[in-house]
Amino acid sequence: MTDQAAGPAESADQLITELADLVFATAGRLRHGFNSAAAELDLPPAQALALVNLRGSVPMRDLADQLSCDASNVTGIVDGLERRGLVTRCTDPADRRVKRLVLTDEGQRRRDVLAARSHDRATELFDLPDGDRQRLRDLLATVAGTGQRHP
Amino acid sequence: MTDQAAGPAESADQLITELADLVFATAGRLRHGFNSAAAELDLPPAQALALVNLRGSVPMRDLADQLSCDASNVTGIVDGLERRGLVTRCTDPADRRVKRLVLTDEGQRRRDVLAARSHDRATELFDLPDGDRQRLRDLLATVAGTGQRHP
DNA sequence: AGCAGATACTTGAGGAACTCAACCATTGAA
DNA sequence: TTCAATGGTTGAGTTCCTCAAGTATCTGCT
Repeated sequence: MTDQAAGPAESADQLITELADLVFATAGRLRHGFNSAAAELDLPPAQALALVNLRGSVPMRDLADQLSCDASNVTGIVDGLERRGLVTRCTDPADRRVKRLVLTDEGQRRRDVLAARSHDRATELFDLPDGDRQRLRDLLATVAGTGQRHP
Repeated sequence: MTDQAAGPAESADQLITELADLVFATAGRLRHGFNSAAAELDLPPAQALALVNLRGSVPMRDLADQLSCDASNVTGIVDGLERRGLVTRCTDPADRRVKRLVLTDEGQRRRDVLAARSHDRATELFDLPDGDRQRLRDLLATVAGTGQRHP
């Protein structure tokens, strides 16, 4: 047998590294799926990621927070999206400092396709019995600190 | 329908997106831990990642495979590690095309510290009862395709 | 009112990481 | 020997990102 498969005789340390590796591997697959879906739509990864985070009208600052990156970075990414005609900047009349991002029709369409395709790939990936999926969700939720299961 | 918080009445589709988000969030935390551990050792993320993948003497090609990236990319990363005196290139006498990467003493030391610190942060993150940790491992293992659990 | 300080965004410089195409050296086999 | 395949490097080019500085606008305080 391969020495990492089914042995209950593993240290807690080893279990931790295994967990970390698995999370990275899973995230890697997910990202790969997302990126190739993005590539099919001729979108660089970061622009695609920004696109799926847009709904309604979003101030650039908020987008920067969601992507947890510098504001000036968002400027560049949005420049790209605007160049492609997927989004427009509208200055908020209530506070003329902020620019609200609004999807164009094409942007809307592209976002939906992107979301659908990457969702499909994710569905393939999480091919588990339904109970296991919820179980996995619950475990990850506590790890991610996004809140307990039973409120 | 904009609401997505805590209802147990969620569609399978929603469960999938939730899973994807959670995996990304968890991986993000892990990476953040790793990156800041790397920064403390004055290492850029990619170089740090390469470093922890080195043990004994590894051909550059193998490293490229482990990192699943282009060979020329590895050249640049190893250039950085060599500049810092953490690794040396040795031409393999058996096949003079291949260069084997060998850690220097300092490289060894730095790698161990890095591994230890990022492991610590991972341990903090995966703060679960022991049974849950194994359960999580098993679920992720099937998802990551690293082998079925019940043969 | 008016000024000080915060906030939203942009610009520019700079760097890290990555890919691709072209290239050299070496190997292994027809 | 000759030729295709392999390991590695180089150089061009892109994307993504950060930091420092600058502009415009808003808010709080006096």
